[in-house]
Amino acid sequence: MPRGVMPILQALCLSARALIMCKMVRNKAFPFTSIASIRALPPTAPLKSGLQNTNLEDAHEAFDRVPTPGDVFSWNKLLRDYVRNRPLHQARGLFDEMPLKDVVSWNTMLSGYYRAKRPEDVYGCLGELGRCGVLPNAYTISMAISSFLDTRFKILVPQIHGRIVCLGMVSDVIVGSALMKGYANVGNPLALERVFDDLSVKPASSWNALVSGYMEMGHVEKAERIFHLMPESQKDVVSWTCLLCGYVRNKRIDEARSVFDRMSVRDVFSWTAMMNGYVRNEKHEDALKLFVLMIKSGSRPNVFHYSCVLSACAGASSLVVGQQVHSSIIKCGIPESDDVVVMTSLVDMYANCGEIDAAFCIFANIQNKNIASWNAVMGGYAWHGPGEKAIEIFESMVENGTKPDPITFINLLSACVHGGLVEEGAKFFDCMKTKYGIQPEVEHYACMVDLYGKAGQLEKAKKLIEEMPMEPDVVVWGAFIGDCTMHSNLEFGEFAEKGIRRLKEHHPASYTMLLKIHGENGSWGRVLNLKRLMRKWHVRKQIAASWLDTS
DNA sequence: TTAGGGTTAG
Repeated sequence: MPRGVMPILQALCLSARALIMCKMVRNKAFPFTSIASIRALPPTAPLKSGLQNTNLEDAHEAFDRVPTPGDVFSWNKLLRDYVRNRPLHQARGLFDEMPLKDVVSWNTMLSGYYRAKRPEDVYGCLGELGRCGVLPNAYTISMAISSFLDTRFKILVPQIHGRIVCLGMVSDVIVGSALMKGYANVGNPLALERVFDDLSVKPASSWNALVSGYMEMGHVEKAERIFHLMPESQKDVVSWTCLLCGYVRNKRIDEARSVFDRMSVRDVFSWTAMMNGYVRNEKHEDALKLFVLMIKSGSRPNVFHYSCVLSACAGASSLVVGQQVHSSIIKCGIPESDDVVVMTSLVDMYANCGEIDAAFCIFANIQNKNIASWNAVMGGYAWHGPGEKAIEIFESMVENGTKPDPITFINLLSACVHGGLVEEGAKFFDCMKTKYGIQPEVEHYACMVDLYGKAGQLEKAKKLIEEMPMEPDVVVWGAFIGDCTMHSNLEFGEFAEKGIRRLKEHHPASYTMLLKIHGENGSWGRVLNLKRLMRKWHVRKQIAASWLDTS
């Protein structure tokens, strides 16, 4: 831990109440301390389907004045309140029953699907809108493109662009920014610049979208040139933060810090972006130092800062600082029980620091658990055991009505690996496809290879590698060679060696294990050959390290 | 009345 961080945090954070709360967590003095108690809780999300609670009478009860059938303005306001405050199927029920709809009504419904991250429904809604003869406006286009980013619908970006041309909206600033994001997302720099050129007015937001777009595509130097071309009078704190985030995204953390230091004005966004940059680049101590600097500068931390700094504590396995931050959260009166992200960060921090019981206590007290919260505690049990408990948590999650995602299965399979639960792991690997429709990614295959390999079923692990629908990566081969080494199996080790040599990434651990397996079998010629290759590829054996303090 | 250039968790 860097000098200076601890005393400042202590001075800032410690209070009797906060310490008592921390002790309560560690001593499991919270009301829910068992999986059974979690099971007794009502589901976090309503599981009702259909529109049984949604009709106009219900809507009328909730508001003083019933809109007249022709008052579309009031109907839209009612719909907005439904979208923001009620389950989405109820909003949809109201939308379907509205006597009159205009483009704002459609956009409000679309915004609900957009916020709920339901691109399929946005897509469906767009089709309906078109069939009803409603002309989309800039907000419609903006929400449609934003919903499709990072999804399989992003291939529609050029088609939406075509529609924008036909609608005569190419010079619209809102449309242009959305379209630039879309083209950056599909990796088309020529189209990105074309959209920018088509804008009749170029406010700071458009310049920023261009800089961010190039950064997203990894064209850092081009983004820098555009930033310098941007009129100085238009550059604001957002522009600088865009540049900073771009460097972070491209793992150029020193340049990000240089931008941060040159900023004449910093706001909560820029502080968070810089802290997050350090966390993403595994410079956890720097993130903690920056957190302290921010507090010294007079800024009050918010939930974004706390979740960031907790990630830093988790990454550095700094339990004591994590507890100090937890105390600070309690002392500062952040409504942590309402903030699922901060609560989940706390779960992750305690789990990463080995305090799995404390992690479970925090988890159990999250009122609005989401998939990330479940995954955080499941991941804790996956690493710290017992593996069976991770499976119990999974079963509770499913009973609770929360749908698993790919990360859930990485945690579950990891739990099976560490617990030696081969049959259970194979069952989960199968049901993630058949029951939950989640296609296994390379990380899932790596877990399965390790599961079979650790259990000595190297033939099965080899077969799985051969059947993978994608190229095995360094993690898959690393797991396999590790298991071959564990079982001193030269035959499968040679199979792994061929795979490792084909990789573009030469990880030192893989080579260390290859050396070990050949050394154990007395193949000294192979050992020398490997050492020559390591020199050629500048692969150096990793320096051994330990968390144990032997001083 | 719709969203909106930049920030958080697994």
